[in-house]
Amino acid sequence: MTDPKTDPAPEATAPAQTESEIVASRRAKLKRFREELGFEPYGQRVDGLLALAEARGRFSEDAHLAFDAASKEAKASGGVPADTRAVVRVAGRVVQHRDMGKLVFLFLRDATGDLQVSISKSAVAANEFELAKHADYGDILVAEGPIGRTNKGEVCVWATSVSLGAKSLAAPPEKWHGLSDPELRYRRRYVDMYANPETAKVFAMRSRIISRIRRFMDGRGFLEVETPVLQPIAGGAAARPFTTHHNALGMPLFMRIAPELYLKRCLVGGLSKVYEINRNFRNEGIDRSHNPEFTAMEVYEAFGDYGTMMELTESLIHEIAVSMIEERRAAGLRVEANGPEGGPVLPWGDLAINYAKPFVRVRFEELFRRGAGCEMRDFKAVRAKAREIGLHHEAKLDDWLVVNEVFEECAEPLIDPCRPTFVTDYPSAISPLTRPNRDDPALCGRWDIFIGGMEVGPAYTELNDPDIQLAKFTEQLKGADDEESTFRTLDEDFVEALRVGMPPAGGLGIGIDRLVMLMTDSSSIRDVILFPLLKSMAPSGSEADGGAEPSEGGKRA
RNA sequence: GAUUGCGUAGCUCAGUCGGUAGAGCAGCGGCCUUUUAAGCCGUAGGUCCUGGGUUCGAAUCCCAGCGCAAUCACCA
Repeated sequence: MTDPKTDPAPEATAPAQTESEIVASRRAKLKRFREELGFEPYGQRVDGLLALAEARGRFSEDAHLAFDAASKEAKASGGVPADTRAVVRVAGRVVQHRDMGKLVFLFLRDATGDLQVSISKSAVAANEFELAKHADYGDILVAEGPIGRTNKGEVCVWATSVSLGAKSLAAPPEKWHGLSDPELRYRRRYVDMYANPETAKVFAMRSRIISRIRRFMDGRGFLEVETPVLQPIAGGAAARPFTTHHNALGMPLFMRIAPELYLKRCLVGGLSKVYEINRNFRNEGIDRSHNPEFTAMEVYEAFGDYGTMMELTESLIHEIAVSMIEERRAAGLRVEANGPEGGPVLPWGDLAINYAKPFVRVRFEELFRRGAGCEMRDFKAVRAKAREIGLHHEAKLDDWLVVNEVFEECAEPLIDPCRPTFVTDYPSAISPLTRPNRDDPALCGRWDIFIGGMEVGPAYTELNDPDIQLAKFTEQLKGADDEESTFRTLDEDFVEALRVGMPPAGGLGIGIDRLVMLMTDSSSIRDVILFPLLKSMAPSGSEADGGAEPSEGGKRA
């Protein structure tokens, strides 16, 4: 359906039966702007532009009133009024257009906001007035003039010149409701971003959150590094990878599911404090908190442990949350600066999440006891509980996997979604990359942080014993089913790196998209990812059964 | 992958019991020098998601498919 618009139509303005009449009339207008009015519809560099919010900031009540008075006097005496109003040059997309005859009001919009431009026939050249009169919703205009006010009090640029930055050929969205169909908003994000200013605000906030994270990490002496996205072995997490292929090398490759094993190699090499803000790719289902590609931050600190990472995470998230007080006020989102215990309260959907320090800490074992009503090491009781809650495949699972399932079912719901919570000291058996505790090897140095019912990230006291690591990898591979074994391979080079010697370390992973969801009150991960993955639209003319699938796929039963 | 809901003009949405396809905005042609979703007069615009079926007759009922959303499953 968008095909006609994306086609690079030749300037011949072909009949284009499929093109809507709105597009056709805009094309005709483009021709007129160019040929009759002398404007180049795809314009030129413009220097000295002010952002619309900045231009609005130049408005002076005193200058406006003085000019107003001087104008009246000048009208009486026939002189020229003194004008001390600031002159601004601005550009933006037309989002409102009101033609009053010899006076045109229009609103321009940029990422900083909207600003009215008023164009009087008497104040601009004839071709410029025609341009303003016939400008379409979506066109990008440049205007210059003193900044003042209208009789109704609207701050505006009283244009002395108008020109065209770009002609929009596409049919615009509804000017009052904007784009509200979620599918259209995701597929045509470039429209969503200008039609719904909240969307652009969320992504501006996302950008600043990530900047702040970098500043925080850099300030603590961490080095940002970049490790491979294309990996011969996809390791570091339990997830299905995307597969790809290098032609010249004739080599199968995987898109990374985690940077972990490479970042640890950095520790081996002597970079003692590293982080990477990384895109990961996981070939799994899609829902409100999962996109096939997502952004995480992984952090490793030599001679730290999971406690080091807990302090870092708590400080980081608290600092970001505090910075959101102003951000959210500016964006018109709900926020409470001083909630209970002094923490900023950032509502997320129905939840009022309080980021006061310290965050809640609870041991896995304790939470398990409260949720399941039995000791997690009493496997008979745990299995009984598993059957009670309807875990049918319980008999096929190892003891600790049953513990994990019962925990997720019975204990995780006890976590207060309105308080960031560290669940600490997970069982070793379900944490293959984590060092078992000295005094209690059944447990290990791992925590997960939960906020708003979402798992935002784990941290570990990293395993650096090559022999134990090799044993754990090997055991994990034994459990792999047919499908898994096609992509799960033992990363021998990583084990070799551990043999060279990796310092003890704390490691951390934080889901950046989820953090941004919480900070910006977004209910879906798709609202914080600019261009989320959607299924391709079927080509409009194609037959439903087709049959001509790509040769490898298409076994559809 | 499963279940449920939705899909009508460029956009936002009505459409009753199965009986000629509707509105607002946007568009086009007019009028208007202070508008705030401007207003007034006139006008044009449809693969009712796609394909089958039932019926004298389908946007409406049935089946299949496609897309989106929510919930669940897998994962972070």
